[in-house]
Amino acid sequence: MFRASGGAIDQNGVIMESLPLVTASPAPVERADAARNRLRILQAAAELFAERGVEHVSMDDVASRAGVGKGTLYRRFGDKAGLALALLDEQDRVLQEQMIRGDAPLGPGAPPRERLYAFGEAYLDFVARHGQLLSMAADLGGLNGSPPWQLYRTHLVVLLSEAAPDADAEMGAEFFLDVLNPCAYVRRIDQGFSHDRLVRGWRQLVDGWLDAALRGAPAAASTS
Amino acid sequence: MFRASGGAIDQNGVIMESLPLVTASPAPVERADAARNRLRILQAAAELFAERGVEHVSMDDVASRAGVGKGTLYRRFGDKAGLALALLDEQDRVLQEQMIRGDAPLGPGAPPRERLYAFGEAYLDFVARHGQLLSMAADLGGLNGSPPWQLYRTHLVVLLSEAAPDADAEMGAEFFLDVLNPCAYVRRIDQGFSHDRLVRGWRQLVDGWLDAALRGAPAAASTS
DNA sequence: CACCATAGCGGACCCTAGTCCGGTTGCAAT
DNA sequence: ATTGCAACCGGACTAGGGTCCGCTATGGTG
Repeated sequence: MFRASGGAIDQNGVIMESLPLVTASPAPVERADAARNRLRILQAAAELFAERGVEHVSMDDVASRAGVGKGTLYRRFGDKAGLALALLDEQDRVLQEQMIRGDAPLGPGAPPRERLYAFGEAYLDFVARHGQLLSMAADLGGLNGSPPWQLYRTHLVVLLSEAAPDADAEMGAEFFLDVLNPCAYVRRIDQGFSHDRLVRGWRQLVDGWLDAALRGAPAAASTS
Repeated sequence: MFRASGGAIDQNGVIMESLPLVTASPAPVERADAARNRLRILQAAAELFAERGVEHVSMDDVASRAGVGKGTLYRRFGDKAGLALALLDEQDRVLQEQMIRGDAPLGPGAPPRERLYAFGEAYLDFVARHGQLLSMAADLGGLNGSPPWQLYRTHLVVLLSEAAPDADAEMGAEFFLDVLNPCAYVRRIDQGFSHDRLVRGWRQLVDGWLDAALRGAPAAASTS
């Protein structure tokens, strides 16, 4: 289920190895006991979350099932959100890979508008599959600003800039990520919105924003 | 600073009196001691929040400053978010009043698009003034679904339906409220976005969504 | 192989949100 | 005024997230 990530490892075990990594720091090799414990923790957490649902698992539970002290847990993962994000790391990488090097329209090659559609759909699927974990991380304030989140944000900024060079792409990305927020997704599903309806909403949002940007932005941007 | 609300009182002291109120329940008059304590609590909370900032005030602090047990606090306000919302109650009513009966373009009389612009600006101003309280309430999960929030949501649904009868107004309202979320506002301000920039973003979002809805919706709606 | 510096460990501890329940107080009807 | 009852009060208690710091195991070094 979980494999030790092969490359360089940062605090939370996220990303890193995909970058050139020419850092000056002398490759902080992970000690053997640390690695063992990390695996045990991830395993324990995955089991417990699967058994009782994310809501009903405390950090103490995870620590004791992993046979590890609480301090260890927090040393390796920072906080509960960090643990959740670490559990999603693999899946996150898959999505990132598809975005960056995968096939069009999610990957490069398609026009920006198509890639935006595809990104939203892929992300909403991702949220649909991992809603519990993601919305817990978001609730705890650990999602926004996390490395994967920053990558998604950058991706959106790039696509929006391509599609509408004169628009405020950063703000567009912010708004779009608000709308894709896992908590909001879960809330809406509970409220009776269908996944498809949310996807349609996303496409319409993208369409609207892009058209408004293409039409209105040149004038607005020149005045700012 | 705080006045006792004159009319009927619901659990959190929110809204109510603006409705016709033909309820069958025999007007649950508030007991004198209860009213006294409620005022003392609100006063104490307002003082403490002003002194140290919302983040650094615990419910125990509020209770002890108010000279009241913790149980009383929770009985009257439900939870910390409820307390925050109660503190904003007056301000909330003002905004609601302006939306419903105030001058155009925020109030009735202006075309829906203008009212949407105005609503966003008014709400963002509101958030700018009460960001701490609001984002705490939002963090705690007590904002979405609260009576004021529902009213704002309904307002948006109505305006969106008027402006684009065939579009998915409910979803639009959901998305728009995500974007106006106080936590997001505060985060962006901290990140260097100016208030004006956010307002411009809002207008562009509204423009885009409405145009996309007017253009694309009739076809899309007939197929759904 | 013996030693040492240090990353890593673990569980006692703190803080705060939220619950519970026995005692108290206000209100209305007699 | 008295009494019954319900709402109300308050503070002890629980639970869970997160911190701290003395101890230990690890892996490099002489």
